[in-house]
Amino acid sequence: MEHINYKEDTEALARFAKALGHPTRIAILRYLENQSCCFTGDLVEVFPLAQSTISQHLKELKLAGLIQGELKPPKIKYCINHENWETAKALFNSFFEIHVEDNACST
Amino acid sequence: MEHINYKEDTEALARFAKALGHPTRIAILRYLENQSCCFTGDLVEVFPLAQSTISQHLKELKLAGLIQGELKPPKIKYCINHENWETAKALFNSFFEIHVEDNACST
DNA sequence: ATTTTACATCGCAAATATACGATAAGAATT
DNA sequence: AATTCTTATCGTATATTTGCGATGTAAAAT
Repeated sequence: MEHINYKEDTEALARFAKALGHPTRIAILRYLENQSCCFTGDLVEVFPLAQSTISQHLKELKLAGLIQGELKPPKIKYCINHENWETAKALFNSFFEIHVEDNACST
Repeated sequence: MEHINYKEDTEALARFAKALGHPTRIAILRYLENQSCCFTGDLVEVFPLAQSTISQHLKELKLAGLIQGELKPPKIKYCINHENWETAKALFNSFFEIHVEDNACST
């Protein structure tokens, strides 16, 4: 409830991870990946989920900054937000870079 | 509620991401990182959270396979599970590897 | 045998997430 | 102006998450 103040990097990484923490959202991003970049609401035909549910997942991905929507009336073209994508990538990369010098465990 | 059947990679990535989707858990892992490998329950002194709360976060990290506990009575030594860590790292790496050939958007 | 130490687990409350159908909203078409 | 198409949002139900204090547990120390 209260807010512990973590470093901004930590919070940012957790936010990205949270957005990626649902298989449907991973699948949506992979789909966007395959479509090279763009896409329309045919996600609804690809996934066995209600349109409102898909829309909600897209909203979360957008909120996390991983995708962006561009109005192409009457449709909306969703693309990966490459700037934030790179940010996320870098955060995960450096997070997973662990330098374990041997097994220096204090037994 | 029902289970859409995603590819195992997708589910695995989402599981890891979900476990990383809380700043406290990121911070715990970073702490483990800094301690080279091992650690005891002094997390409770580091974080302004109840012991039961810390224990719960550790449980989730353990469930996700990111850490492991070794009994060193009367304490428990937690370490990063390097095997699964590498698995997660590889999953995130390949996920973020996007090859966008130009901006081949179908406008 | 009792006490202490170090964690885990239980039970609870509040908040958040997930999914759906129904409805709203915006622009284009008729 | 009414209809259609595409997407967002609302309201709701259920499930999961997060946090806490209290209690349980297992081994070590007294």
